[in-house]
Amino acid sequence: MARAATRPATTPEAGDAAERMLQILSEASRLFATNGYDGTSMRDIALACGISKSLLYHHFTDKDEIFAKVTLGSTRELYHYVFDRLPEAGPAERVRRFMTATGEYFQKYRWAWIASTTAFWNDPEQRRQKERMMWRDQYEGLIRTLIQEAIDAGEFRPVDVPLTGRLILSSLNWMHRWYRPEKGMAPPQIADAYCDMIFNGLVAPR
Amino acid sequence: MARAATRPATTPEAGDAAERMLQILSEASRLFATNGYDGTSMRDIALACGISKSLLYHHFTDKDEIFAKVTLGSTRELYHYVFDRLPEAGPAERVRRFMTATGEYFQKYRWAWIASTTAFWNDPEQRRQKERMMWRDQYEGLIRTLIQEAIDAGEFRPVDVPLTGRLILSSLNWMHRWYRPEKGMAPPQIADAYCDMIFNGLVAPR
DNA sequence: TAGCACGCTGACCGATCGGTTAGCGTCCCG
DNA sequence: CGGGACGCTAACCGATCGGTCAGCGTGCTA
Repeated sequence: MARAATRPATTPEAGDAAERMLQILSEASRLFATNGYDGTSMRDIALACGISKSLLYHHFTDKDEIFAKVTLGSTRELYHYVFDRLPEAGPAERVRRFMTATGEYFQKYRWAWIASTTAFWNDPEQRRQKERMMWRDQYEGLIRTLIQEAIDAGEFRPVDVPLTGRLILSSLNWMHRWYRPEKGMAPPQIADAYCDMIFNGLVAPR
Repeated sequence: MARAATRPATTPEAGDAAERMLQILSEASRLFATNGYDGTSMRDIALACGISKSLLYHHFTDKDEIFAKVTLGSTRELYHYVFDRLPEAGPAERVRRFMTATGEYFQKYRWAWIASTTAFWNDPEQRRQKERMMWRDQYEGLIRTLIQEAIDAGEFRPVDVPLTGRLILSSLNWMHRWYRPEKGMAPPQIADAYCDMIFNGLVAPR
């Protein structure tokens, strides 16, 4: 009956409970990213944490809440991570930083990032996903704003803004399907290389 | 006991059985694409086809075989579809056709395409996925070859070939996450617009 | 017309799923 | 030192999963 949310913040054990929740979210995000939502059972999460299945229900109401916490958290934080790092510079340079910062976030919080980007977009339980979609739209709106500003400043050609934003996000969002951390370039460098190609094009100058 | 694979091709009923299999594969690919592998039960597939669950096992050994047939089929056919449509033209023009032809295939066989691209890449049952991965590699090898030829011909700048291939494939592979057939541009036109941006770049000429 | 092949079904199986419940042990505090 | 709060668990629940099996009905064939 005693829910974790009602625990008094003054007790010294509050820190333990908070760490437990972080551990659960960490292991869960890794499992969700590796095996998918349906492919990850509550037993799997409990086993990975070294605790009983019942304890999961003392910290979260159900499986859906764990998943929502993972995906909403990473989506919201991605937006803030990127937004906070945009430099005071020309629009095109800000677009580049948008991409490299996203690569950094991917590098740091890879499992949660994969779990949220592979989450089914037409989820039946959309009420829980609404807030996540809001931050996703914020994130996409940000890159569109940056592109529009680059066009207005004369740094970009007058391209199709939504489609250009999708091209940039596609390159970043698809990365988890082929990127392996043990070899090759690091995600921020990959994002930077993508940026070079998209900015300057493939066609050789005449 | 009588397996579909052993049915004599001479009987008139063979046509019915083959159509049944196609119907099953069609409905299954739609369900897999919509709800994922684990989110689609054999009961769901049977219900969508208007048949009993048992009948599925007369045409396929198990659920995995249905999924393998869907994903392997679409991956193999994507390669051939694109390869067969490459024009006798300059390398850059062939890259463009690679992209638009992929858009055409996506438009035609959307469900099977989504089912196979959202299939988990680190599937535990990799023996079944091996042949699919082979065609996937063929497909990716094809775009790399075209890019390399464009560089050798002086049409492209000396870019990083694998990374350029990944940029192009990312733009196409991510399309199913935001594309809605009832509105906006058609997939081949989207692919063509992507091609323009990637070829010429975003940066305005000085 | 007798028989058989085959498309097809309903009932059933053990396993595993998400989630519940009763209660144990321990540590803090009055 | 007594009591209650809390972290935590084992056992259990109904539902649903993938897969099996015995057998029905029909239509072709000998």
